[in-house]
Amino acid sequence: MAEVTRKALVSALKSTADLLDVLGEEPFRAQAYRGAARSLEALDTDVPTLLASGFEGVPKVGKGIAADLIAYAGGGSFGPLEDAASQVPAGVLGLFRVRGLGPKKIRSLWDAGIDSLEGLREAARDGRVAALKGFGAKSAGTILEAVEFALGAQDRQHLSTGQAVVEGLIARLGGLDPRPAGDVRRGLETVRTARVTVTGTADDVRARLEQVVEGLAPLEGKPLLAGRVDGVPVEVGYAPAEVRGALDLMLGGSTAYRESLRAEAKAKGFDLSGRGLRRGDTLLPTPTEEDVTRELGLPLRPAEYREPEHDAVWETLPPPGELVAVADIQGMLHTHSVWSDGAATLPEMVAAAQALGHAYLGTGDHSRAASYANGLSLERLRAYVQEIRALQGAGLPILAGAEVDILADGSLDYPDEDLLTLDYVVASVHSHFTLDPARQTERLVQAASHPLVTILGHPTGKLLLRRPGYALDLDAVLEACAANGTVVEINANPYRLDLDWRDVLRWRERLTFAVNTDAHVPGGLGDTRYGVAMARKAGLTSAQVVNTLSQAEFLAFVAGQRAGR
DNA sequence: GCCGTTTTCGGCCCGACTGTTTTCAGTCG
Repeated sequence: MAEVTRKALVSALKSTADLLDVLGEEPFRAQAYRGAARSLEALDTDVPTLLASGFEGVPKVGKGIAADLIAYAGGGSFGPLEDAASQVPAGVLGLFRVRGLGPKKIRSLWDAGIDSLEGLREAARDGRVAALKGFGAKSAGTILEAVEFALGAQDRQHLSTGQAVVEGLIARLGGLDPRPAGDVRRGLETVRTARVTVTGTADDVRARLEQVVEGLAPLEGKPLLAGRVDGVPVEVGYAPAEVRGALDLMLGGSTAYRESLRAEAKAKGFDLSGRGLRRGDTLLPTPTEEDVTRELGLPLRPAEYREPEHDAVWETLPPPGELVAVADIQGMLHTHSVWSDGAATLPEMVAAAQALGHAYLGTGDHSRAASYANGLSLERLRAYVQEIRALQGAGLPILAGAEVDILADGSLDYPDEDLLTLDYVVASVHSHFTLDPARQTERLVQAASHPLVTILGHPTGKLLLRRPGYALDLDAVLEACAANGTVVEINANPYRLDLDWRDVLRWRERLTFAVNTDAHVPGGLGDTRYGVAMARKAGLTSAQVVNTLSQAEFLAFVAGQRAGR
């Protein structure tokens, strides 16, 4: 909002690095900005504290970058970015969102006059890309696919971004009973517009938000004010208390759900809109959503269940009060520490987990094949387990797990005798994303069927708004999990949220799940909420989520799982 | 631009894969 976010700082640094890379004259300076961005991203300190300390002690942020960041946070622009951007057409930066394109390729495209996503799509279609030096028919094809993906993603945000904007608005709408609406309220994994509803008038909203929402203006014919915060579209709906229910309902569903409700209302002789529920000229009092559906003679669908995928099943799913909640989560079973690519020590991660109310912390540092992530050699694995045993001896609630790479042939990155020194094993794919689908499926089926694999980590490898998952027969993999009692991860990192809740919904009766944050910093443990939101959309109760068990119960679960194989 | 130091300048992560090459450049995790 008014204060600059850490995300904005990181994004300015990254964009600077990208542009300097495209310009190609100062590769190490580009690397310096990228390093500063990563360092800032991995940090847990809040922005005001960082600014107050002048970024003292932040790795890779030296005097120069610190001074530029402070000027930026003070309301100015980020100097280095402005300089670089003045030398490059505005659309070129967007090309970095295309998978498979790096600075050199982007430079070639720019030199050929291709300087926007739309322009690249056209050039990939009409053969101009394939004809460029260094490109060919095959790369033109993959570029076209990746460009379509990037264009589809460009007007959506991660749930975490939408949530932050909504919370910022709510903090400023005090006295108007503000509530989350839209995609954020329903916990959709990506968000188009950050929506909030209030009890009040347009003037009430304007008075509170004029300073923080860019271009705040009424939306034609609707009880809404719209604008942007940090580039994210926002809408604030307002209504008098008597019709707040209709407003909440209209702003709280997917488009399809809203339209189906309006159609059903119309068929019964009502007119339903964000301005209220009418029968003829009479406005019916509907302070709550329940009041609206009661008048219409319809059941009220919980917000979690308002997507088209729920249409056929929602009435068979548990009511919201019975769904798994953040408070039910007892421990994470996939976290990272300084032993691999995490930022905090094991005791620091345990302390952070306890501060969040978790009963224990399950570790999950990378295995040796993940060399880019400082994965543990066999020797370091032994030292790692030794430290965890020592911490347990000192009374810390910690479990020894590892995130073990699934190699190209489906085998695991450690021999069985080493896996047996751990309390549990998370198996994940971090390489060979482009095997043909049959081999990829076989690879994951084999890993999911391994007698020592407890949990299959981020099963599809997708990154929301960045890349689709690897091509495979997901149902065959989940079938193998079901057959072997292998737990399936719902990765709670807001950039992943993998397994997709739609697949969890389809498989909810046959599988056990783990909501894991995959946290690389203490603050990452807070992502639990996003994973829980996905589990709730899939209708899961705590009985279906293995990390609602206590530490002892979970160990017993692992023993039972292994005995049953 | 940052860092570390044989203190004021030289080096900056790397192995594997892919597509376009014909021996390698570019990208990714």
